[in-house]
Amino acid sequence: MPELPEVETVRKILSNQLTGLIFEGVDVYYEKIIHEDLNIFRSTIIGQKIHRIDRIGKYLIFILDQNALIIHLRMEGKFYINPNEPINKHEHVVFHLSHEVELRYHDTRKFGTMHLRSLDHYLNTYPLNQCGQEPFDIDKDFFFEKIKKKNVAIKSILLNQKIISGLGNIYVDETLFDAKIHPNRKGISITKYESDQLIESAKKILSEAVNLGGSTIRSYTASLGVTGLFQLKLMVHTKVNEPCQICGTTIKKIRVGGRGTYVCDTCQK
DNA sequence: AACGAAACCTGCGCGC
DNA sequence: TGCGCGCAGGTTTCGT
Repeated sequence: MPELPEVETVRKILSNQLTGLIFEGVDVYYEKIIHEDLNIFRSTIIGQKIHRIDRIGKYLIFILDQNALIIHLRMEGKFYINPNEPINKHEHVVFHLSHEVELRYHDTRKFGTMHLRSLDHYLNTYPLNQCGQEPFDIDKDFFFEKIKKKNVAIKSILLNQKIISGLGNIYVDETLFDAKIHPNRKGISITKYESDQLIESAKKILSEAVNLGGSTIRSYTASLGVTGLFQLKLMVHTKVNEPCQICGTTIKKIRVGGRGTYVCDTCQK
């Protein structure tokens, strides 16, 4: 999926285009995206206005009159507004909004999710109650207390959204490179200094990526004009067999926790 | 309790 | 050309 910077880019565009509009209809072509009873989902959102669109971690949150519509794009979820094309087989949910606006949810791999919660409870119920703090907000002592007990690769810990939210496979590689820490190091072996450095690096990498509109790699292209520029700044991710820009060592691709991982063995200890 | 692997899906690129 | 395999900005569920 898009990671925090891509979701934030999508959020800004949706917020500009959709704030104030009212849901008038919903067509669902693949029901498993909607984690609610379909009839209740439809009847609940119809008639409600979009007051605001928020983001927590990698979740988009449409704030309506009475409810929060909570959306996760997972690997390949995208939105299109008023496309000039007939519906295609990867478009699974179509929202009809006031002022003739059509919002289409496109998801090749069908992994995305939508939940509907009341405004009273949405932060305290699944899925948002599973979401850890973002690097910008997390308490460094709390983070260190969490990781120092874990006999798991630090990369896997950073990808665990219950512990810290927002990082995905691209930005975690970049964060670990920036912090000069090898992705295979166990949480147990990370010092407090290194733990603090990881948070600082994550904040730096994510905020720079947000400012550049995220990255556009592989399939995540051209939805809502999302063509981020951060891929130009990548130091290790996708750079297999290229020289490290800091030390010249050839960047390797390894596997950590089942995920493709790019690393400079000289810079990252 | 904690950790690794499989599962959920589809499409693309690569090697034979 | 065609087929099989591995892989993909993610997370949950299933075994051990």
